[in-house]
Amino acid sequence: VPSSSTSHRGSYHHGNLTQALTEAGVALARDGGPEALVLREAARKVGVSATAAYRHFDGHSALKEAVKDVCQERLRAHMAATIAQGEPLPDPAAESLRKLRALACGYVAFARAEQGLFRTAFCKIENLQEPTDLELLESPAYMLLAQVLDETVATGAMSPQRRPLAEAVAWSGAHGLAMLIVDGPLVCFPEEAIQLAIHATIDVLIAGFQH
Amino acid sequence: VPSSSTSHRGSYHHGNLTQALTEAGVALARDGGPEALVLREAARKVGVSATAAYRHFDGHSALKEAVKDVCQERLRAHMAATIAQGEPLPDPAAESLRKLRALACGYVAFARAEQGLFRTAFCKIENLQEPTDLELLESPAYMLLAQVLDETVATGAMSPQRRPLAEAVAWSGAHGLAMLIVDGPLVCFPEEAIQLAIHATIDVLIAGFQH
DNA sequence: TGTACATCAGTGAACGCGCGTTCACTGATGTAC
DNA sequence: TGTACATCAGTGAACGCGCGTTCACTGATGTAC
Repeated sequence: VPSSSTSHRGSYHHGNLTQALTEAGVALARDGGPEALVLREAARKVGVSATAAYRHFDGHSALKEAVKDVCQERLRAHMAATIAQGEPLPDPAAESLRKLRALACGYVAFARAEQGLFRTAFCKIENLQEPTDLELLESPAYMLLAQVLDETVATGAMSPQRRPLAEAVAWSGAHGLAMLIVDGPLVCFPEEAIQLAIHATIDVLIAGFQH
Repeated sequence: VPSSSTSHRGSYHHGNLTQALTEAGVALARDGGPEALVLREAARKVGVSATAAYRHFDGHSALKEAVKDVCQERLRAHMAATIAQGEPLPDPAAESLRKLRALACGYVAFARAEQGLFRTAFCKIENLQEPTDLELLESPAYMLLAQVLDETVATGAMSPQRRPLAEAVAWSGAHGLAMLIVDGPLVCFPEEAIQLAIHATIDVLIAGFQH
């Protein structure tokens, strides 16, 4: 019966059940994806009755939403880390392309390393009203991408005429690649072919952005 | 209690229950995706006991597999139709690019029009051994794509150095686009932005293939 | 051509499972006086 | 500083649901002689 909470250990009141349940849910999603995110199981993991979860979440959907948020943030963090861990290049144009490349690699690498979390980050949540507007595009991951794309234009590494909707273009390439490798027909590719496919895709995208 | 079978109507023996159940399963997948593909419900639709399905399928997974195959074929057919319905161009290079473009458009259009079937075409099937080898790449859809890509190289519309793994590159772009639009963060985009995103993605891919 | 019988293709009841959720409840906490 | 009491945060039993699957069965079909 693990608990990462620092207070109220073993007492009747848990202390921070909201976070504990979310973390347990993330653990479930990690191996097993969104289908494995089961409210009762999360409660079991925390060592609490299933009913207790209803004090903190408005049912299963709400828990799923919280877990999904964590997964999205993890993805964003992994992309940012991939950018940060590379060696910056002196030439600004080359540097902006290095970042873009790192972004895509980080995206795909996260999907491969944490396929459960990745799939959860994009899972459907029932009974959720669509945000109708483009507010979703203010998500951190999207803004990170937009910022790097702006940089490629500013440094001349990307043709300005390609800039509109370039977020969707780049995202599509990385997302499709990740899905096909993780979940789709490319799963049976040998590792080296997968590596080649990843870099071929990124190369074509960048070449396309430049013309 | 509909049945598209032409023989044995109303009799104790159905005549072609295998196909009838598959069709019912496709109908379920069509609205509702793979999660909605329920063996008992398919049997109900056909007007037969759930047990009867076990005479024709080795359990739920086998039915799912059959339905998935149909979905993949529908997708391929839609892509082929999209190629065929366009006006052929006199210039061979332009014509090969037109086909490639049509292929991508058809892919995304199918995903949007038949999101349930599309998702089912790529769904996971449990208890299924991986085909280990690249046999899956002999699927009709893949061969159609490969053939068009060969044509773009032969006509000079695509740089030969881009040819290796170009299937994966093109497929990734189209697949990611489809997923993001149908299931992902782009669902809330207005229609016109979606159209722009589709064409921007295809344009970038083709521009990338040429350099 | 007729009949016995193996085989095929269905039936319907039942099982166990695990889920999300609700209910009436009780133990712990903290605040007013 | 002590105590009454409202409120908060848990419990555990139960519900209904629909699923995939199994069982013993029966009605229909077709083939051998």
